[in-house]
Amino acid sequence: MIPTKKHLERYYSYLHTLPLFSNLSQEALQPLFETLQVRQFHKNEIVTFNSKEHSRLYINFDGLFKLTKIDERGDEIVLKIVDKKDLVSPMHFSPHYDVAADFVKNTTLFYFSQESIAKAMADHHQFSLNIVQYLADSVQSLMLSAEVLQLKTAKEKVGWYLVHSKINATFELPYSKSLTAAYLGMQPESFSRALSELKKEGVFLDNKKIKLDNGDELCAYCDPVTGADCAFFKTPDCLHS
Amino acid sequence: MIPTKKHLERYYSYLHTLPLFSNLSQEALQPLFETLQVRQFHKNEIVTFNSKEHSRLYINFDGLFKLTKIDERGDEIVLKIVDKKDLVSPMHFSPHYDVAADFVKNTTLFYFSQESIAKAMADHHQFSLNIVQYLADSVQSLMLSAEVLQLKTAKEKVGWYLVHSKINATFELPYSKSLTAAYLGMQPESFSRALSELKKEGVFLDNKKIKLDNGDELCAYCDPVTGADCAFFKTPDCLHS
DNA sequence: GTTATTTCTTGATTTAGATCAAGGGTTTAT
DNA sequence: ATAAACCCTTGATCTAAATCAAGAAATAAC
Repeated sequence: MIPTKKHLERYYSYLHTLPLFSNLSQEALQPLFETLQVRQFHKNEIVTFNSKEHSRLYINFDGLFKLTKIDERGDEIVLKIVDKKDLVSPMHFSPHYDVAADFVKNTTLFYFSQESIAKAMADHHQFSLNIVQYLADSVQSLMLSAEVLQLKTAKEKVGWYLVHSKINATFELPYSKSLTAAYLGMQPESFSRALSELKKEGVFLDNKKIKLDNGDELCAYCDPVTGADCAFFKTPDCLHS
Repeated sequence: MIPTKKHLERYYSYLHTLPLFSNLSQEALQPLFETLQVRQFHKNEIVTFNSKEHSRLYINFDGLFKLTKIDERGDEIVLKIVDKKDLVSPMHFSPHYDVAADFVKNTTLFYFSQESIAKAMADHHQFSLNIVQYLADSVQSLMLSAEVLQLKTAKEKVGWYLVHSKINATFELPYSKSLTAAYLGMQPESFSRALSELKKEGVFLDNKKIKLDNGDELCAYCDPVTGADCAFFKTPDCLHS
């Protein structure tokens, strides 16, 4: 799909707000932006991302999908939930690795070819640094997930996810319960039971809005990285201290 | 510890063999190498790697350790087993994230400060590319681990690990059974039971050496990335095809 | 506004792997 | 050579979460 000139203006200013392009001037980015491509995907569509056919860097402009792996039995793990402004870079996968992109909503992705990205990295050291930062964040987020998935009980996983969304966003569970459950490596039934356990502790969902009786009920489920963005962090009220 | 001149020569040629420094000339690397620092760690020592005090890039010159996270209950996950030539880069961690380095053997680590690395990246685009490659490999390896840990049964995990070491190395289980079990997120007892299941399928360990009755018994446990390095891959003998 | 479809909850049952416990091997230390 | 420490195995039991099953609630479709 070739975007119209009018759209392009809007797209460019949108791209400028992303961390991937931070500390780079409009002029520096122009040559890269001119290679921007756009593609739409439908809800429920499943696309295999591999480095052969998808040697690109994708940016989720609008919509929602999950990166998953499915085994022979049909069991699925959700590696990442890709929301607006999030990136996926199959160009960084090795030739034999692939993941499935499973579209939860109708989605519009921007993408740049590997060559465009490589050129921008060569031309602008800051862009290389931004790519490094993006990959480093991915590493850390995967390590945190591994920790949460392997060490925590069902209730702790849900509690953790709620602080996560409470702090990073707007006191709202951003996705459906079953998608969240899948991301946490558990069945929807277990998620539901964990929520009713948490209700006893004063935490409950009022139509996706997270409500707390007291205010600090979720602190016990927090992690230091998430907590660092929290107003309570390192005060006497915070259980981390 | 300040290395002697004689040692340095040996260290430099060792470093040159690492993928991190590939496609870079001796001269290009010299300024970076001159900032090399060396530190020894003892077996059973545990060090917290965080970006505050360890804003460095470590290279395992000799020895063995594991990167772990431990929770309040004392349960541990092994994020990575760091063998000779492997890298760890706490410099890429965010300020509130940390992992424990748990030394399995006496270990000698090389390291470069974040500033040295940053300077080398700025001076040599190829080095930035190598850093990107290292981080991309880390991402992929974490995604593969997530898949193995979440989707596979105990027997499948052990089978997978054996193909992994069979192909990448020398038909030998590289680490102790309990370390391997921990890496696979299971108890030593479960590892032991899984091995005896595999023995029924013609796979067994003869003092760490992997022995196969037929030769293809482990193919069922392989993954495409590992399989890509295998002689059977994509031949009629390979179950992936 | 009613029906249809999907999502969520609650209960009963099953199960894979953890835990507990004890004995056997193997390596390291003295 | 003997002891000590550690690692591994095997068996018995337990448990958290999965699975199975069936309504209830919420969303979407007509």
